[in-house]
Amino acid sequence: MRLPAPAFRESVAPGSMVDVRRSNLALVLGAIAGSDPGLHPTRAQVSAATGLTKASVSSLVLDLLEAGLLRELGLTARGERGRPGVGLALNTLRAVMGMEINVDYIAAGVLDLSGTILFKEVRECDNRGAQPDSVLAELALLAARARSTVGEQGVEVVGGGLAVPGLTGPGRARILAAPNLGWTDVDLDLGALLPEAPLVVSLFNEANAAALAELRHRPGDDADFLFVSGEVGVGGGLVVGGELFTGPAGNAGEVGHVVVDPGGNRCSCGGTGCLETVAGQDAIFAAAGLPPGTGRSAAMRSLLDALAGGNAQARAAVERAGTHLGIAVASTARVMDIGAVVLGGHFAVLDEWLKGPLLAGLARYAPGRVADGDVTVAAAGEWGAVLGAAGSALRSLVDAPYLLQE
Amino acid sequence: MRLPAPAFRESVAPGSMVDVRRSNLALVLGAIAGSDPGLHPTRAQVSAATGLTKASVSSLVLDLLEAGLLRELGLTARGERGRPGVGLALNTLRAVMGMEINVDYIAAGVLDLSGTILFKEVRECDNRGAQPDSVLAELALLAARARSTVGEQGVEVVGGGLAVPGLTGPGRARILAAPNLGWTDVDLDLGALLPEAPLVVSLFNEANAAALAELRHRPGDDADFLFVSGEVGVGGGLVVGGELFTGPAGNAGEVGHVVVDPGGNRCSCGGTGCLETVAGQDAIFAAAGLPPGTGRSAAMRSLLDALAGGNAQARAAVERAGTHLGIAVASTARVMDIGAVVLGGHFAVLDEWLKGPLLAGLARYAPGRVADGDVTVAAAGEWGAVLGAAGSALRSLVDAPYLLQE
DNA sequence: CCCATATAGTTCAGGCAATAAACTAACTGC
DNA sequence: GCAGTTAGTTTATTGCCTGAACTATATGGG
Repeated sequence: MRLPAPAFRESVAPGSMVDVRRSNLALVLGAIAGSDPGLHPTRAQVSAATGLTKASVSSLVLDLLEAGLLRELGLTARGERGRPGVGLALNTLRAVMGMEINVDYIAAGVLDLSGTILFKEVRECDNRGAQPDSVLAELALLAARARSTVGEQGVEVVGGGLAVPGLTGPGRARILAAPNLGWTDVDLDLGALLPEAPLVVSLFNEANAAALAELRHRPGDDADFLFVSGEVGVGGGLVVGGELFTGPAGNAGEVGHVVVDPGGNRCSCGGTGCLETVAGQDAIFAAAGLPPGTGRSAAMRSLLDALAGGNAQARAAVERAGTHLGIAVASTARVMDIGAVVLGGHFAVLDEWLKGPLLAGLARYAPGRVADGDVTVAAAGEWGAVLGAAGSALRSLVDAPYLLQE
Repeated sequence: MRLPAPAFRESVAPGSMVDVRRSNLALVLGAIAGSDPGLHPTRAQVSAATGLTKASVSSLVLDLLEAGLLRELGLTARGERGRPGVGLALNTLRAVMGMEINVDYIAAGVLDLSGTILFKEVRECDNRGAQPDSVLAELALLAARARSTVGEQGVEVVGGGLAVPGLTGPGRARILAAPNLGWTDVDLDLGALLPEAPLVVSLFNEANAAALAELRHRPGDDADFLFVSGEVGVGGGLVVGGELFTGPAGNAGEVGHVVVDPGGNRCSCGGTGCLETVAGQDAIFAAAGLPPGTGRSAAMRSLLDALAGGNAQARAAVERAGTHLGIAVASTARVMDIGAVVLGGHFAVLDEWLKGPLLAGLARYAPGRVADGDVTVAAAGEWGAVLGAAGSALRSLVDAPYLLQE
């Protein structure tokens, strides 16, 4: 059984026994959440996995059952010697919602506490330059529909997360800048998305959320990787020790603005020669001699067709993007001491043509640091941001189950 | 009174009341360590600052006194109404030692728990290609001398840290690679440096240690900055939220190997166009048309003379280094979301000529991110690594005072 | 000089959380 | 049906923090 995330919370406040209780509630819940799917651990197994005594586990499990976070299954291990234990599982009648606002769509998805997807819906719409309030209202409608749909099966949504393509913070309810939406300094009323949900809705950068989704698909606890997502811009998310690294103000991971070509073009961020100016969607299309697409799937298809058809200009454009991606990853890998890369967005779609140049770039600029097998394609696909935002709410809940007590 | 660093330790082990005790011991000790120098807080003030009751503080302080971490001063606040309190201070008869092995010297320094420097000594010697064991033995002699010197005043050294110019880990007692020493995969017997000291000696990268020293000189608790140190190579240390960011394997912050010139020269690390190939000492001297120095002070003086004398080639070399340093810092700032830079090593010495090009580079490659006033020169100077290594031991002690109990 | 007032620090009963050990519960296998 | 085995609960104990009462030590006014 996998041991769960760190238990004791950092604090400058005096510690007392309620902290011990909270820490151990998280420890128990984490042990159950992290057990292999399908294997529903018993109190005795949780006791062995966590090091807590059976008595303590019993008491903690009781609290978690009362909080509605766990449920008891039937007796397990029939056929073995001795009294069979009672299997414990996360309560699948509790759920979290992931939401996303992007350039040309809004989306919502509901995951139950075990991580099963209960609901998924996208609404295509053009949000470029749209009023934040109206987009948020639209999303609230979508969220309400999602909630009532799962509600019919008795599932309660207790919290969620929202992913947006831009810089967030401070205070986790504000978009500082979302250039592709044309939004600047927008305060969001996140509470309106899930009215009366017991937990707050938190805000994420889209690439950070997608990185979190990737984290759930990784084996092991101490994942370390750089997630790089190719979109109109180039986003990134850093996962260090199984945690999203957000930096002091919450906007770490902006790999798209690592300088890869000091003598290069001006970037939308005001800088020069950023990765985005070479490997962003518009840059690749321009270099490939293709018109920039409005709906991203259609445009991407034309690029893929060109590549498959042996179009030299298209191949050169992607190769150039790959090499420069290699430079950015090499620099980031050295600064962050990270040795694995996950490709998302169009980088995932272009994997076949991109990976060679990327590995060549890595070999040239940071030899011996990122092995071939350490460059992988995002598992979560297009739903990464939604699933990551939801998954993050899931994880906060597992790490702080006391929030749902009483 | 400043509140101290986070108290509750992260843990995957069951929490119990001893964790509460340890956390609160650290809270109390941290409050006293973090109080303004000269102001020795009383139990009542500690109680107010931490939120612990007077009863708890009394009990915790008693433990800390018995562990030899605190001492009581005379009565304070005479002249005020009411019973005067007893001032508490860190026990200045306990101390930690910072040590450094570098290319052309070894050094040791002793700090008492209040941070006062009690002893400082450098021994010049050429460690290039020397046997690690013999260098360590030499350092152990220096450490022993330091210990007996402060010992004569009744000061006991309880722990320490060692800084080395190379990559460390895993396990914090191993040098993976120290190119300028010619060392690879060296296991260090750190215990031999401070025999019978109750706390272990920890190992740091030199630039990381210097970054920690810088942290002590910063006002406020939540410092975030990138420390960049120019030596033969270019080292770096990342401080995020008042903590050294070490990355998954302990070697984050290697700003020297950020790619700043994709078409540039081969680096000693095997990469291409790393910052080090432009802004390392050898690179600057070569570009300036000066012979690479053996003793660094002498060589640096000739460069400074050339700069002051208006030598155009020397100025161009430093300007080039500054601009490219700007590129590396711009990339790092975006990835790590950091907005302040501290210059150390020869970057500090060359500040006058370097800062202009550096700021210009930052303005070009990451506009609006690092303000002019956010680029500062290291306060700790040449002793940064030693002071940082010692300071880190100090901090571990304040964060985990229970280690010295019994 | 004495006493009111104010603040510092200690003592003590109470509550809570984890532990260990004893106990009850439920199943297998002979 | 009973021994053996494992699951989970009950109970006594320990340790730590809290709040309130208490002691200690100062100032200052009459």
